[in-house]
Amino acid sequence: MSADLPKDRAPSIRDVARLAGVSHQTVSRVLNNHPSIRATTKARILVVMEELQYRPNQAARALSQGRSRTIGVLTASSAQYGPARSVAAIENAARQQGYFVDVANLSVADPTAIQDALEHLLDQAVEGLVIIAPQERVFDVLERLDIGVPYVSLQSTGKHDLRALAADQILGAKMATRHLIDLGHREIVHLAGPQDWNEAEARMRGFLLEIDDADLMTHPPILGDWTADFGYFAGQELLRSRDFSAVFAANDEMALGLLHALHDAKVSVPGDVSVVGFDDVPLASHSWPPLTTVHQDFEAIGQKAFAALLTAMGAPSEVVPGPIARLVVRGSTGPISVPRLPLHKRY
Amino acid sequence: MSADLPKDRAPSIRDVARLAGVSHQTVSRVLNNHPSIRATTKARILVVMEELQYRPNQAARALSQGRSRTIGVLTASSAQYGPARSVAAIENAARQQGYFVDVANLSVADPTAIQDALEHLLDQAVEGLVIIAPQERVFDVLERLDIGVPYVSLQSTGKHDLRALAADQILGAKMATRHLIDLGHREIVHLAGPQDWNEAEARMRGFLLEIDDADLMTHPPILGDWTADFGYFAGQELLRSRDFSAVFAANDEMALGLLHALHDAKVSVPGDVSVVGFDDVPLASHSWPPLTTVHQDFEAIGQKAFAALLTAMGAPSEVVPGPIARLVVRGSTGPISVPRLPLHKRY
DNA sequence: TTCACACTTGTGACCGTGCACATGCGAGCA
DNA sequence: TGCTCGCATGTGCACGGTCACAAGTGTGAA
Repeated sequence: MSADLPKDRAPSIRDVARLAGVSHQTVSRVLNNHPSIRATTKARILVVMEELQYRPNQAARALSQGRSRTIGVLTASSAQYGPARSVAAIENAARQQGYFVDVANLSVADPTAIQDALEHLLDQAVEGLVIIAPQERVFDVLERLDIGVPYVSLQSTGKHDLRALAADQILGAKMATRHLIDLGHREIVHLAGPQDWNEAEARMRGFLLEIDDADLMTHPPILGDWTADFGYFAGQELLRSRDFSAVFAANDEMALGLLHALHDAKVSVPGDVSVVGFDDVPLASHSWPPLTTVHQDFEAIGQKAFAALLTAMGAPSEVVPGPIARLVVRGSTGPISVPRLPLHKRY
Repeated sequence: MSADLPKDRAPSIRDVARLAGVSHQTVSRVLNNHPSIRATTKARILVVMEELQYRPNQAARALSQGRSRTIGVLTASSAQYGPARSVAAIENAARQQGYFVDVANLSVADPTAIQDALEHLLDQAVEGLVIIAPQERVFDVLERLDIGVPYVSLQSTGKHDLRALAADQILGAKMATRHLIDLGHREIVHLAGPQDWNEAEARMRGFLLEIDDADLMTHPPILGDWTADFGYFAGQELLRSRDFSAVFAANDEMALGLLHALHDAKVSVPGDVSVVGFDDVPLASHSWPPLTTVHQDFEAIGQKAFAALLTAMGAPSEVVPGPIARLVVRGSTGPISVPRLPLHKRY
C-alpha cells in the first residue's frame, strides 16, 4: 500500500525526502526547526516521518557536527544511597536537555581502574564529566590525563566553583556538631569517612571548626570506610574507654552500625550516648532509636551538578538553587545526663 | 619538533596514516587487528598513534558499521540497593566487553515516562536493553513500541529465558517461609511488594506455595510499596489484631520498618513475632535484632543479565553460573513461643 | 517595469571509519 | 619462464546527517 522502501536499513532523511518529494536538506531543516520552512511542507514531511517510523541517527549527527551530546558520569560506590540518587537526578536532568549519559562505575579505586573508566568515557567523546568519585586520586588522574573536556565534581576540589556544595557539607557538619554541643555534650567523637574523599574531609573540617568555636578538646577522629560494618566495629572499640558522651558519624551507615554496637553493649541511646549521622537515608528514621542526622537533598545536588556542568560546557543553564542541608532531630540525641547540674562547674 | 597537524580537530586515521606514510586503510586494519599487516608497519603506526594521542571516533565507527556498541539499561528505583548494585555490575561487564552503557531512570512509572525513557534509549541506537523496571506496564509499552532490539529483564516475563532468576526469587521466598514454618510458626503474614512488579509477585508466589505445602491457612497478604515507611505503617496496622506470630516481608526495607513499629509497640522480636526480609542489604545485619533475610547476589544477577543479553544479541558469551539465593539466619527469627509443647495438638 | 530582498528549497561536499575491490610483490611450482 | 596464489597494502565509496553556498520564487518599492 504505502510506498515501502527497498532496503532493510533504518530509514534515513533521504528516504523521507524521496517520499515527501523534497530534498534531504529540507528534511534536515525540519529536524532542526529551521525557521524558513513552509508550514505545509513541514507537515507533509512530518507525516512521512511518522509513517516510516523515522528516527534520526545520532551517530551520523555526532560525526557531522563533531559533538556527541553525551556526558559522562564517573562514580564510585554507586550502590550507596546518596550517589545513586544523585546519578539518577543527573540522568533525568540531562535527558530533559537532550543529552545522553554514559556511566562508568569504579569498583576499586586504584589509578589503573580510574584511568580505564575515564578512557572509556573519553572514547565515547563525552562533552563533559561529572565526578562522583571524589577521591583525590581521581583528580590526580584527571589532571595527568589532561582530558580536553570540562568536568565538575559533586564536591569542591578547590578548582571548580561548586563551593556551594562543599560549604554545605561543612555547614551540615557544623550543625550536627552544634546540636550536640547545645545538648550539653563536651566529649564528642567524630567517626569520619575515608580521608581521601573530599566529602569526608569537609565533614571532618566542619566538625573541627565547631569544636574549636566551642573551645572544646578534640578527641582524635576515627577514620572509617563509610560502611555499617565499620561503624559497628568502631563502636566496640570506642566502648573500651567510655570517655565520650556523643558521636558524630560522617554518614548514616556508620552511625547505624554504631547504634548496633551500643545496643549490643547495653549502652542506652540517647541516655548514655548521643549519635548523629549524615545523609538521612530512608532507613535512618527506622532505626532504634530513630537517627538524628543531617538531611541532604541528593536530587538537588545532582541537578545542580548537571547545571554547573552545562555552564562549564558553555551552554548557560538556569541556575538551580543550592541544595540545603538541614538537621533532622530524631531520637538518637538527647541532653547529656551524667552530671546534669554540676556541668557548668567543669568549665 | 614533531610534525604537528595544521587543524585543531582531533586526529583521524588519515592524519595517522599521513604521518606513518601509509594509507588510512592500513591504519584502520591496525585498529581492527587485521591479520595481514607487517609487524614493522603495525609498530610504526602504533607509535604515531601514541604520539598523536589518537582516539578512534566512535560515532564514525558506529555510522560506518551500523552498530553502536551501546546497550541501554532501563531502571526504576535505581536508588535502591539491589538495582543499583546490579546496574553497576552490568556496567562493568559491558565495559569489559567494549560496550557502552546508556542508563535511563524512571522516577515515575506512568506509560508516558516509560515511553520517553525508551525512546531516549532507542534514539541512541542501543543494540540491546536490560530492564530493571520489572513492572508489567513497562513490558506493555515494550510490546507496543515493537522496538527492534532484543531485551532481557532481571525478572522473568515468561518470554525470556531468564527463568533461573525468577525461580530463584520463588525459591528464596520458599526458603524464608519454610524457615518460619520449621520454627513452629503457623500464622504467617506476608508483607508483599507492589504486585505490578514481577519480583514482588514471584516472592508472593513462593510464599503461597510453601504455605500451601504445609497445609496452613493463608492470611491475606499486605500489599506494600517496598519502602521502610510502609513497613512501619503496616506494622502498626498488623498490631491491631495480633493473630500472627511471624511476618515474611518481600524486602528488607519493609522488614526494617516493621521492626521499628514492633519496637515502638514493645512487641518482642523474635520473642513475640519473628520477621524475615529479602535482599540482605548491608544494613540488615545491623538492625535490632539483626534481620534474618534472603541473601541475593546482585553482582551475579547483573552479570548474568548482561551475559543473557549478549546471547540474545547474537554474540554468544560465557555462561555465568546462576545466582544463588540463600537464607541468612540472624536474630529476628526464633521458635514460636506461645504454646510451645501443645503446638502439635492444634494440627 | 525593474530591482532588491526575504523566504523557501536544492546541490554538493564533508565528518571519520570500514568495506569491497583492486593492485603490487614475492614465493612456489610446473 | 610463466602462472597461480597468498600476503601486504592502496583506492574509492558508503554510512546519515549538517554545513556553506547557490538558486528559484514572490513581494514591494523605486
